[in-house]
Amino acid sequence: MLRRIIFHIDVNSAFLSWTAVKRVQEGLPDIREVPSVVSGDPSDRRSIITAASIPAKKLGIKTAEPVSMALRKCPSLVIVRGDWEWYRRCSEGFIGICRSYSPVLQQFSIDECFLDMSFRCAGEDPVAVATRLKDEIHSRLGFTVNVGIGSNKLLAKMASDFEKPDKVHTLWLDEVPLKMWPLGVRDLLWVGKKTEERLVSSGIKTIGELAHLGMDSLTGLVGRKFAWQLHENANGRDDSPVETEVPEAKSCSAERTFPEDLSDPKDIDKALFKVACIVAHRIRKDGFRASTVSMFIKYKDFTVAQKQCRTHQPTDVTAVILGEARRMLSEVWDGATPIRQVGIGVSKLTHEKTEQMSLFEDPRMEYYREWDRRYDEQRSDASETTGTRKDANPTGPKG
DNA sequence: TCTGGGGTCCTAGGACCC
DNA sequence: TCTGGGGTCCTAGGACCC
Repeated sequence: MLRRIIFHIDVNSAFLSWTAVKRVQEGLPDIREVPSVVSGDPSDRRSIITAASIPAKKLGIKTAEPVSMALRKCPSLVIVRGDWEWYRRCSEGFIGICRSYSPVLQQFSIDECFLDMSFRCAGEDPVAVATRLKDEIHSRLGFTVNVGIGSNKLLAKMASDFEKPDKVHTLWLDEVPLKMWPLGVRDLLWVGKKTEERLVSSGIKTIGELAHLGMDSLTGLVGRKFAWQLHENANGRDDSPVETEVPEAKSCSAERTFPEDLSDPKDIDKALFKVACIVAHRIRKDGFRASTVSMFIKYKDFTVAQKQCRTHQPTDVTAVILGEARRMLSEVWDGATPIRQVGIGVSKLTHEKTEQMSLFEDPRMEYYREWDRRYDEQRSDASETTGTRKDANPTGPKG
């Protein structure tokens, strides 16, 4: 019986490190050594921090906080824009090196992966192998990673989150009481803000306390299914395999947040049109058709109104998706309340090619399909270096 | 201080069928 | 005439991840 050995490799402040590597290559100062962040458009008052350097984090600057807020904490903060095409290339290089250590690799996001090292590490010290992997990535690609080692994915992932950067940590099952139980519940995977609030208000502050909580009490707090998972994970148990297959996308969406809240229906419709084009283009590119369309708007106070509907048949036609979205918008919006964000999503995706040509099909459909063909041509001409929103998504299909 | 963009999974309630 | 219970599909909403 092979001892199960899983690595979790996590790029330290990925987008910031990757930007730094590029700038160093161009002879610019290393932004990893000063308070710096990667963000969206810095002139947009609504953009947020995508990644922060360690000196920035020491000043209290956190990922996902507004740039304006970070600037108040550090007026001399260096702000750089993301370069998604470059990130994609860095990710490929990083994944490639990891794969050379074991073919049983699961890419978890653009900057994280799991490796099943049970076979590769048999008879060898896992820490030595992990250190070699980490150093090889650093010397060949110029950025650092953390490697977490454990007997399952959960423990490996928890371990890679220990002290950073450029470190290897183990978290074997027998180390759980010492290394994991003293941590706050929020540090456990799947415990977010809401679950933390619920647990802490019941006196459960640490992962150890969670591990020893009776299932009945936990079920009362978070529901049966989630309670079971939390209980297992708090005790260091996780039997999920390292999935080498890239799962098919189940949904696709695009949204746009306005620099200022908008209330003119013409402006809203313009944005709706743009996001419909993006979503429809993406599913066509991947050969999908969608049977469900959803539309959502977000108001100033962040409340969301959304609607979804089934289409008559699976579709990838922009005009059909837009038509459904427009109809649903008119059902949820009064046409006057200012809107912060609009978005469109599609789901129930299939690769079905056989589209039934209804006798009653809208005669304009052929025109719409031609329009889409031209749109797709243009998008592919525009080359991916401009960075589509898909590239901006670290967890999107195919990373 | 004022909050992006893109995903996954789960739950609850209603409609409908047998 | 009045009644049960189970299964499935759909929509809405919430929580989590990076």
